[in-house]
Amino acid sequence: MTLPSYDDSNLPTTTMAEEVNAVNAAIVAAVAAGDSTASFTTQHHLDALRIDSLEAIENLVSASARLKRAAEDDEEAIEDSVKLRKLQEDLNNNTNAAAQASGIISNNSSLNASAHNSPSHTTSVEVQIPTVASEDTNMDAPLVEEAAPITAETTITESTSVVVKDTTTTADAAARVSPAIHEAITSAAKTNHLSATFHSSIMADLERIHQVAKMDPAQMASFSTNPNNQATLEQLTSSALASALAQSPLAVSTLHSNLQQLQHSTPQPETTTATTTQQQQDAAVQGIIASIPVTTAASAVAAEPDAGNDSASSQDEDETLSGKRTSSRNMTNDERRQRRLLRNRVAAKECRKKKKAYVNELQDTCARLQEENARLLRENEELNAKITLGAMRIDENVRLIKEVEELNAKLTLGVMTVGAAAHAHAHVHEHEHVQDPVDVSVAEVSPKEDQPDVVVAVEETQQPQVGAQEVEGIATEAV
DNA sequence: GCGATTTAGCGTCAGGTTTA
DNA sequence: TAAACCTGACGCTAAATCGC
Repeated sequence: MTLPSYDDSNLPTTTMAEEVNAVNAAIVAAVAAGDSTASFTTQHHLDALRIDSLEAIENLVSASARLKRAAEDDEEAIEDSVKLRKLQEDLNNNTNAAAQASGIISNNSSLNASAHNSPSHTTSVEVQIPTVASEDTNMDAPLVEEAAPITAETTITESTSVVVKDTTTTADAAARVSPAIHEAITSAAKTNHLSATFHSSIMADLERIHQVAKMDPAQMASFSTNPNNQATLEQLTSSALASALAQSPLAVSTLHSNLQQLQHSTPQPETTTATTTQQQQDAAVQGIIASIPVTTAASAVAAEPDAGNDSASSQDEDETLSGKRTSSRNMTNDERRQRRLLRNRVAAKECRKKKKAYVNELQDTCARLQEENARLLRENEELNAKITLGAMRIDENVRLIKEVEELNAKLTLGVMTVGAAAHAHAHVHEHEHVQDPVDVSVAEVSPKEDQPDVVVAVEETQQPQVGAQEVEGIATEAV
């Protein structure tokens, strides 16, 4: 049986888009074949989207930066930014589909699929998905490695949407990736129309997860129990999914899977054993806070107001930071003072942060204006040069017109003089009975023949220097 | 290498402004 | 109107830089 397959191990220069398209085509071909088992092996770009290590994060940052540069070069990115934001919101409602599609594309691994025709014009594909069995919280260790395969049911409909049912987790977890979302983001990825705004949100999420990855296991545990941080991870999931979809519609499954593993690798507060784990984590957080100076500890609490909220002291701090005015009525003066100092520390930090951003903005504005000023100065110099050249041409034209008028005046005077001399000469010859009736010199300077030629020559050639010399010579000879 | 200087960040105070 | 907020000013500390 000839199987549709894809293997880019020998194509190091294949781009991500080409790789995605090739894998897409291979999967479609596998589905169309009906009963084939296709092999997909990717070696290059798709793996860059796995967030399972610091290196992978850096790769994703690099890829995102490339998209940012491409977006900055295209004004249409603004429209795509709005569209992608909406799609990002829609993705929040479809993340289960991507989550359950984990492992469809995995680096250095083969994907074996057996497809079957379905009476309802759908094709079911059994997929062996490599997954993560380890609960190790070491962020540097690969998450997808040496894992026991799990079985999932994948249904690919005629509209190319993917429905995945992970039989190892929840049977009702099947969800559908909207074809419109898939198509729109894929289209945006093909044209590299990702805006700087969208890029910024991705970068912010990546920075957060980067910080999480840098934490040690104890801090990681406390971090994951913070509701705010849980929300952060959710936001990361949505935007990172959008980013991944924009770059590689198929690799998003692996990305989301790894992100889930990142969350699941830490104790989950909503499980039955979460109470004990929560207490241990709170103790760890309190230990961390207690190990640092008082002022710094207060600052740390201010930075993460929800950390360690089981203790009474932290409740007070929470109230202190939450702006509850009624809580200060029962306080002593010293407590009020401590509360005020704490709040002022936080306010001062925010103020400095705001001021720094303002200064940076001013610097950017200054640099931009300087550049624009230099450009305008250059443009001004060019325009002044053009104006000067134009003025010079006007002066030259005036001078030429004046010179032509003078020449015409001289010529008129010369013709009149020659005419009078010829008339006198003819009169003398008539009285002295001269044999030759025609004087050659007079005939050569006849005004009927020479005057029009000279004037026309001056006017047509627009060469006043040459014309003036000719006219002056002729006039002199005539005189 | 070492002391002097610069820079960045922080905590605190004070005073004006905003809010409930 | 008290509490909260915002921000300039001051002093302190640690790290970076510079000059010898």
